[in-house]
Amino acid sequence: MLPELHHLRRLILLPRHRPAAVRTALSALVSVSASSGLLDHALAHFRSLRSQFPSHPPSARLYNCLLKCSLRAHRADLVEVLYRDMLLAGVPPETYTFNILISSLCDSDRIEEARLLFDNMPLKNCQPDEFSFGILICRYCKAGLTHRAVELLDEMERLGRSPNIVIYNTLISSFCKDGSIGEAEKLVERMRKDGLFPNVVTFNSRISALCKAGRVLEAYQIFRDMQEDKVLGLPRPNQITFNLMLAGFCKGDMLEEARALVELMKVGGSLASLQSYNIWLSGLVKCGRLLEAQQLLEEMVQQGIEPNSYSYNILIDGLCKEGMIYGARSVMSLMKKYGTSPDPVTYSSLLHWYCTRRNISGAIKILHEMTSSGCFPNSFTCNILLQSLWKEGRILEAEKLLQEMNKKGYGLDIVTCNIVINGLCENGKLDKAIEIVNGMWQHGSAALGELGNAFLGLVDDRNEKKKCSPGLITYSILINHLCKAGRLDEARKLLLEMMGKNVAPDSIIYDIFVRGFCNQGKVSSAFKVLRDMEKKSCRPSTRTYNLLIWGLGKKHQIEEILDLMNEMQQKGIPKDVRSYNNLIHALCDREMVDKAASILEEMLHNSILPNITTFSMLIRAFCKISDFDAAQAMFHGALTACGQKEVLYSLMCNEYFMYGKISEAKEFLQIALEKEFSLEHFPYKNIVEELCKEDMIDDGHSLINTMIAKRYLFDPATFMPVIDALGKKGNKHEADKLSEKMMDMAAHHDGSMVSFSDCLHGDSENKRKKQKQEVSLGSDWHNLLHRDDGSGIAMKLLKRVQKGWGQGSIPAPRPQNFDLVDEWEITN
DNA sequence: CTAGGGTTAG
Repeated sequence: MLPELHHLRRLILLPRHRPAAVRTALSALVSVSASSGLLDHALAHFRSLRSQFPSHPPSARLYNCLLKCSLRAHRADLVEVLYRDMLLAGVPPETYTFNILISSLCDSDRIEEARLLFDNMPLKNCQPDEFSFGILICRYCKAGLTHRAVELLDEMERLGRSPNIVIYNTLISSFCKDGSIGEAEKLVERMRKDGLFPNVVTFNSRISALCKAGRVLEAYQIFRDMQEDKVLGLPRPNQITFNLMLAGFCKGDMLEEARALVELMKVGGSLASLQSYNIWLSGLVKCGRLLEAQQLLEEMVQQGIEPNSYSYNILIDGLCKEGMIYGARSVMSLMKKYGTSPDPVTYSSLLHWYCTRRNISGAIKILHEMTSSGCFPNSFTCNILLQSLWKEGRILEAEKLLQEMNKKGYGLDIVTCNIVINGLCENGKLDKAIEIVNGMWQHGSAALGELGNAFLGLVDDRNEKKKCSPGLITYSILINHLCKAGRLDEARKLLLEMMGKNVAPDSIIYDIFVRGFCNQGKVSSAFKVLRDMEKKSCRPSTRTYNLLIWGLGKKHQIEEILDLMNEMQQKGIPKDVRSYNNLIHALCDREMVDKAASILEEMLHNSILPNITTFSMLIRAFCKISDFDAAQAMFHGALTACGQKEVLYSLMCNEYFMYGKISEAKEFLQIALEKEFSLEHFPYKNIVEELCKEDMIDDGHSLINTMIAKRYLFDPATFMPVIDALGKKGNKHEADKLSEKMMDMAAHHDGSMVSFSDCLHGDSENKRKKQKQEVSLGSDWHNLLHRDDGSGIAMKLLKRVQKGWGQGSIPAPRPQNFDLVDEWEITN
């Protein structure tokens, strides 16, 4: 009934009541409303109080209550007004009052003013207390000014005041958060000397830091020690400890450990909070268990734990990332049905799906949907759009969006800067990008103003926190593009520069150099980078080694590749499908096809499933040496392992066509037509032409008829050889009929290879298909599950198929470019 | 009454 309470004011103010009673009643209304967060009501009552009883100042307690409420509502303006009123009314502020003021100033990024206030607190009634110190130390930490927080701690000790455990924990967790585990440990020592014992919060900070650094097993060790309470009297793990450990296992892809922990939590009754469920939900999603995640969501509802927007968003984002937009949509409907409104996170996830697919109209639709449901783009949303616009080369619109973001006061943070810098690099403005990054050290995001927009007004030196400085990703972008442009010396200079600025390189940045050197054929330099990584204790990854294998392959150094792969084995660096693909590529390049095929066996032995690239290379290699039986066997193996993929059929079709095997090529084309694949990558035109040349006009003719019957829209030139041949044979009637169809086709043909039905039937057929998918989440999820189930079976079948491969090879060169190197997009 | 540890999107 609280919101209704304010109607009482009129009754209270009736003249027949005693003034003292009215004052008491009004004060009560103010305090009740304020502590319930009803700021507007509280203020209205407060105004009545002040105007009715101007000579009776309210208590400091009442002011405090209002101040706290204003602070909660992030109304720094009100905080200031109320404080002035307090002074005006002659009410002396208390320490608590100052503490609220300090918090409020920090909230509006006025940390220096907060410090000033702290330093000038009247020593009489309100000396700074442990909260004053604690609040300021906390805010310094949050602003990234840890050194100033520590200075304040030192000052406390100088003043002979002993810091409490919360203050120590604040600092310890802050050090843990930026990875300074050593500093954190020093503080634990210091707090022990002060007679304070680390409590569960201290331990949680440590576990959190270890998990974040990928040292999950060490974290688990501590967790286990905490569970055995007899030992050193360590604090017992609480719900947060369990959550941290669970998140750690999930982050480290230790799904089974996570699952065991969840069971433990269930038994012990710790799997009770929404947050715990959300962590487990995101863990399942991260490990690709989307079906299980869906089941968990249902379980939550059954257990009476209402999923919140986090829960739904975790699932929706996961589905989008897996490409399952219909599944995501369906969860969004579920979300609405259960009374949770989609928020900017929900829409941003969907938007991202459309943007990565370069589906601009879809993206715009989402934006409309978003705004019409009262949700507005935030800086995440804008960054997604910004990146998309740069990718599309719509630079002017990107700049406009940037201006708009600036106007709306969205923080142009380091992510925004990185998007713009990457955009510039990809649009041939590498030097401009370098210039901007240099400027960023001075002006932060305002350096983007050098794009031509007047952003220099953004310079704000008061906030050390807000100034965004170039980081690891920023340098990775520049170095990557410098290497791609062959400017390795400059790249190396930038590496030194970043290390000088205390930005530590990671293995990805070293990989960029490895790739750069390999690209230039300087494999020995690339190896120097590898050894340098080892020296700098920056563990080379599978990717690093894959790049080196690729580099060696380019130089036909097969022996060296084999040595390197042995080294991987010894150093415990797992080989993946790309490692083997690079080796197979090198072998095929050296015309060692049988050896290449035998690598397949080794892969299977090591439980590494070959992918389409693996099979494609081998198929091409076998075709090249005219071992078409082996190529066929490979093809069937590929279908088993990878599924009925269009690329596999088009590859066979193209290969057979290239080697003059027209009727085989035709058969593959026919299968493609039956399966209603896109014909985009099939040489259908050449096949028809060739069939006519070889006096198989009927075959060509029937192919065309099938294509028409299946409502394909294809290159009208395909008709010509058939029409010509029919004409020559005197079949004028058929020739005319085809000419007519050709004209019809030409009228619709725009160079793209879409199915005819898409055009003629206004998408209705497609829509029906899509709706079918949309009805059940099931179909998408089923596919995903099927993929998991499928791989094992595929492996077994493959093992059967592979027998009989690899015999006989005739050397032949193989000029083909495959995408053998890992993608080089710099992403987080 | 006010400061510390855990979940979602770029």
